[in-house]
This record gives sequence, C-alpha cells and structure tokens, in this order.
Amino acid sequence: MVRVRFAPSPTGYLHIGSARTALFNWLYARKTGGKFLLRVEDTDLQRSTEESVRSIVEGLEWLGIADYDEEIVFQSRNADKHRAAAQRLVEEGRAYRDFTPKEERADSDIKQEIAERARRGASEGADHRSNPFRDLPLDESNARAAAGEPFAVRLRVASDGRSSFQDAVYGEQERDYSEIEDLVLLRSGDLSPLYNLSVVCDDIEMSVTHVIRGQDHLTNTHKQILIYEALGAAVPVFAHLPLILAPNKAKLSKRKHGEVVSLTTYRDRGFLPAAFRNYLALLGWSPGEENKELMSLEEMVALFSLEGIHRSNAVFNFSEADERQWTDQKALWMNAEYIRTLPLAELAPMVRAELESEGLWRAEYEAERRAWFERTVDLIRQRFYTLKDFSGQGRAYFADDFAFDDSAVAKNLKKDARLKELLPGLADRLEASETWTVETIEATLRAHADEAGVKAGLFINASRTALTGQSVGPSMFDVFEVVGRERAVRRLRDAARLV
RNA sequence: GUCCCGUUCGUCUAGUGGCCUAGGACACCGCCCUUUCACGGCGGCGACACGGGUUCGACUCCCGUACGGGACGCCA
Repeated sequence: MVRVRFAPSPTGYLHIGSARTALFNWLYARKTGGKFLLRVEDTDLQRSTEESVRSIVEGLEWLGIADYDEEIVFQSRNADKHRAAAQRLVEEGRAYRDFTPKEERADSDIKQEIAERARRGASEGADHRSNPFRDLPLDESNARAAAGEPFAVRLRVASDGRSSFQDAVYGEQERDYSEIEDLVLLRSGDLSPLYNLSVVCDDIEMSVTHVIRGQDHLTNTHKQILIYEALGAAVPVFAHLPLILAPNKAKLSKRKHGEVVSLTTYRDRGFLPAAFRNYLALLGWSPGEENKELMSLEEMVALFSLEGIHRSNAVFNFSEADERQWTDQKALWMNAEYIRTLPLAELAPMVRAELESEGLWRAEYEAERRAWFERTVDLIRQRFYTLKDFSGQGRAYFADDFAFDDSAVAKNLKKDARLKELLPGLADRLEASETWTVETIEATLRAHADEAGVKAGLFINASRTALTGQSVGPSMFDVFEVVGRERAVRRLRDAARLV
C-alpha cells in the first residue's frame, strides 16, 4: 500500500512550488489507491506560526486536494520520540555525544559562511571524521553527560564506503561517506531534534513508502538514508521533483519575487482552482506521448506517473515590469480557457463570490433573475481572463455606477457631434418598440440608422460605450438585451451628455 | 571550494537510434470570421548548448567543455 505525505514547514504562506509538491503527492496517492497524508513540520518553533498552518490548509482546500486520509500530524508533538531514537543510537554506538561548545550562527548570510568554511576546510585538508568526541568511550560519555555537561548528538558516519539509492526521477544516486559529515541529530542544551532526524522518524512512524519532494533535498537524502539504516528501518522510495525557477533562473523566492509565488495570490486574483491546478501539474510533468494539456483532475490521476516527471527545472515566466504579465501567460490563458468552457452551473457560484466581495451581488440573481444572470455570465465570460473581470470589466452589467473609458468616449461618442441628438432619438425608438429581443433591437437600430442617414456602425459603437463605458465587448445587440430596456434607454440618454 | 543534477523554439513541453526537412501549447505576427474586442479557423516566426566519439545512421548512446541550477547549518 502506497503511503505518501506532504510535509510543509509552516513558516509563511504556501509557496506554489510546495503546492505543486502537494499536488504530485496527491496525484500519486490517488493514482495508486494509496494514502495521502499531511504532516506539518513545525519543529522550528520560532518561525512556525498557526496562521501559516491555516494558510497551508486553506491553500490545499482551494486546490481541491485537502482530503487527507488520516489526521494531520504535527511534527513538534513527536519531539520526545525523536529524542528517544537518537538516545538509543548513542547507546548502540551508532551516534555519539559531542561536547564541543555550541557555536551560534547568524541565519542571514549562512550560505556564504558555509561555502567559506568548506573552502578553508578543503585547503587545510580537514577530515569530516576528526571530531575529538567521536571515539570517546561510552561510559566516559555517560559520566560527562550525567555530570550535566552540555552536548549535541551526532550520527557516527562510516569512514569508508558509499551511500547509494535509486531515485524514481533522477535515477541512480551515489555519494561517498567521506563527503558526509557526522550530522547533528540533537541540539546541545535542550536536546531538541533536528530536521533530518525528525523527518526520518516521522516517515518511519507514518509508514511512508514514497517520499516525493523538491530536488533541493536530493543530496541530503544520503544523510537521511544513513539515519534509516542506523535505526534499522526500511528505506522508502524517493522521487525528487525539479525546481520551479524565476525568469532569471534563480530559485523562486518570497523575498525576491513577492506575491507571484504565493498560492493565495492566485485565489485572490481570480484564478479558478481547476485552472491553476492544471497549470501547476504541467510544470515539471507531462503525460507524455499524447501531450495533453487541458485535463480534469480525473484525467490527471489516470495519466500521472513518476516516470513522466522531468529532471530539468522549469521557469515560471512572468514580468515584474508588465502588469499584464504579472504571472505566467500560459497560466492566465488556461484560466481564461476554464472560465469560458466550464459548465455554467460550476462557474456561477464563483462569479457570485466575486460579485459579493465587490458589493455587486443581488439575491434575485439566484431567484427570479437567475436565467438573466446565467445568460449574462455566459455572454461576458467569453472575453474574461480572471474572475476579477466579472466585477471589473463586467461591472456595467451588474451596476449603474460604472466607469467610462476615456479613449472609448473619444472614439465612439465625441467622434460625431450628431450623436448628441441621435442617441436620445434611438432611446425613444427603442423605448417604443413592442418587443425586446436581440432581433427586434437590431431591426430597430438599423431602421433608425437608415432614417437618420448614418451607418449602423455609428450607433453600434456609440451604444457600446454608452451602455458599458467601454469600446470592446460582446455583440452589441446581445448587450442591449441583457442590459435591459429600461437601463439601456437611460444610458443612451445619459451618454448624450458626454458627446 | 567540494559533491550532485540539468541543458529541444522567448516560456511550458513531445521525442528513449531511422517515423524528425524536430511535433504541440502559450506568447508574438499575418489572413479569414466580425461595422468592436475576444473566441474560432488558417498560416508565419522560432529550438536539439558546443566539441569529440560509437553507429550504415544520433535530438536520442558514451566522453569532454561551456553554461545554468541545487546541496554542503546545533535551519526546515
């Protein structure tokens, strides 16, 4: 039985890369009939927040993959077990106490410091096994610990040999033990467990069979395997995922790239969960041969496989300078595609939520005007990219206080002074017509244009701006019908003042 | 610095030795449709990083170079 887990650390919002990792784990579980688990890695209590946990859970819910098969596990609650495991290893001689005084490090430029230390170590020919406490006899170690001397616990890594495993995505991986230092399992002082120990202990406890996670963990996997082996536990299958990069090929990060990397941004800016999920699935994975792109969740589950995951990183293409390209164009296109093809019954609630948030929703849209609402949504959605457009570009359909686009006014209303009289004339004519259908509206408008001796296009374009404030939109006769006779007539008369 | 990984159109990708004068999608451009703008249809632009091998034949296999990325912490 396959058991996979998504294990985020709650130190901020849900990163889209993490969201994709969650999705791949979920897809694999559903594909294989296995279990999908969620574990919150909150061992860094300073940085972990409850709000972040909430945002992660909400994010998964939004994506539609929050149906975990078991209770959420909070890693911090297992600290005692992790500590006990490390202590057992000390007793068995697989780990040892390191009485070297703790060295405090600044978190900020740690990467640079590590590189410098490594360079220095290499030039001096330092040995990873040179710790003076590595070979301290156990009884002496016990005595010093009993005397209250602070210590950290390190794994005793063999001096010779190689670690190897078969990654389901990257293939055969090998690493010399000599390149791996005796990693710290428990911090000195409070003996709190470190990441590598906690992950391994929890994965063993949760019987995780497949670890699917970001490629940034690939080289550290060897360390974790060493812990599995020391603990005498079976090593799971590892599948590492390629990274998602920013346009400049650097790792996508919150600090450098801001809100584009946050999943909630997509929800807040009008993405459909299905569309974003679909886009995310295609970053680093493809169903192969058929090369299908638009897929329902069911299709994705059916086509998903670890073999279809790529080894090269994917660039998330967006431009901070151009607001229209605030996120990847293909994601935007896919969202538009979903907006115009989703069954109306599924789209309507999302449009409702958007209108509600902008104060444009009216209860009658779900009662006596339901048919009108659906007809309107169906008419305008063809040109929209996000749900936000329903309250933005689509505002004139749901409210009277919409904005007039200056260039539209100049192009369609101010262009011909005769419109000052022609528009009210058209209004009178439409007000008097017997029926209000697309056909009669068109006939009336064309007849009026003929009699006035102007082209129908003049009325069509002027009306578009008069009724919606814009120069673009659906077929004008449909717009007239949907806006309704009373509002249309009023807007035509009002617009005469703008000529 | 050491180790690991990667490299097909601008971006996401198909491709596992002959089907490839390299296919699709997004973006871009043109035409058609349309008295608007989209959608849709048709067409265009546009890539196998480089150098050596192996082979009758290499985008595909091997080696090297270059470039890019990741990891190396008493962070997760």
